[in-house]
Amino acid sequence: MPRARLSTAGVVEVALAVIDEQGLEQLTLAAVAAHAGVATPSLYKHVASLAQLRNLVGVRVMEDMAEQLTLAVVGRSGDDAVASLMRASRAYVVRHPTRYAAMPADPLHDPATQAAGYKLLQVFLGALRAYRLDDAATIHATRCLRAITHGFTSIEAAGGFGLPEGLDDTYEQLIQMFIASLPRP
Amino acid sequence: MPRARLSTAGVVEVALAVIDEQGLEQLTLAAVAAHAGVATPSLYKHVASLAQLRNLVGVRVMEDMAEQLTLAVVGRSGDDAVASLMRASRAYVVRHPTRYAAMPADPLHDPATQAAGYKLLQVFLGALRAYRLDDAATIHATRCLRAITHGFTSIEAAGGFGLPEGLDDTYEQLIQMFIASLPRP
DNA sequence: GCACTGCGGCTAATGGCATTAGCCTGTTGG
DNA sequence: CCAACAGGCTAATGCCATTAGCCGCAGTGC
Repeated sequence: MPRARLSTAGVVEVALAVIDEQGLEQLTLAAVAAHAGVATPSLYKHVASLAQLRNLVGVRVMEDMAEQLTLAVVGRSGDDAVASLMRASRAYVVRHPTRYAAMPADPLHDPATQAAGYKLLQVFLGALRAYRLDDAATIHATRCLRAITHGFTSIEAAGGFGLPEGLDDTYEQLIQMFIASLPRP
Repeated sequence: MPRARLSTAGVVEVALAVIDEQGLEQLTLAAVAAHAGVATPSLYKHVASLAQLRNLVGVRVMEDMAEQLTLAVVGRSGDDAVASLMRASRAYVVRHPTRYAAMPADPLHDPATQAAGYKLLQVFLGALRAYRLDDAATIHATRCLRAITHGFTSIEAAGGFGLPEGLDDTYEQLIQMFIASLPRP
């Protein structure tokens, strides 16, 4: 292989650095190129467009998150798994607030992000397995879990809660609220 | 007053039309100007910048939503008020998905959006009044209510739930889940 | 060792958008 | 009637994405 200072994966990596340092709205080909020490048009040798780079970043983040969340639920089941999944989700978002915002809102509707979206979905389904819910109940419970987790973490990451005091308690309350709504496993 | 085809409020109105028709990401001064039948720089006679227009639109939407939600809870209290507020919130987001996305994430941190943010907050606090929670519990409950409502509606508005089937049931489940977590009023 | 090929970088050019500067006109208060 | 100004316009700048086309170097086949 010829000397490649950059690759598609490398560009995505630099994009993540830009997002971490300057926020999602600053994810621009110009910024990525500057960060990589390269001229803007050179990036087109590795990515097709800014839109595609955004997709790649989104996939990368979803895979990252799926991996982290898997670690959090492995070896656990029932209430323990659910609580651990929810705490790990929040921890990820707190650690990488701007990356979380880079995830596509509807990954399942775009072939490019579908696979990563399902990976993430599987983790949620896995955490609920011990409750032995039927198909419909599983769908409802997964949606509730996603809604609660996404709702709290996205507001928190955006600084949408007025004061940061007691946020841990609030989240624990949400966790208990959700667990209480599930049948005993 | 001289003949004003446009005014600040008028520009905001046109901006809402653009958002409704083309989505939030298409809210551009060029698009607003075209929609208003005016040259782009002319808009600067009414708004200071695109950023300010976004703020004004956000305020307008928050006030709109606060009004709608107030109508939904007026004359109700306790579980009835909470359920009605949650249903009305979802109805608003379903009716105006792109407007909802135009709301600032942290209105309380910007003087320009603070007042409207508090208006909205008051509606949520009002719905919880009958439970006579102490200060800390009120904060937790309000946050939970916001998180659940925002989480579900934002995912739904973005098309983030794979299939639309049974979404009503899922949401009713969330409403019951939240109500069950509150003390009997 | 050497010409060949293609990867991966570059510069130049185009077009969209925000923003600023400065001009022009019709309305209006005096 | 006149002066002032609100409110519109054109021209110009600068940033960004994207495209076209050029160029050098690494490794391949000889």
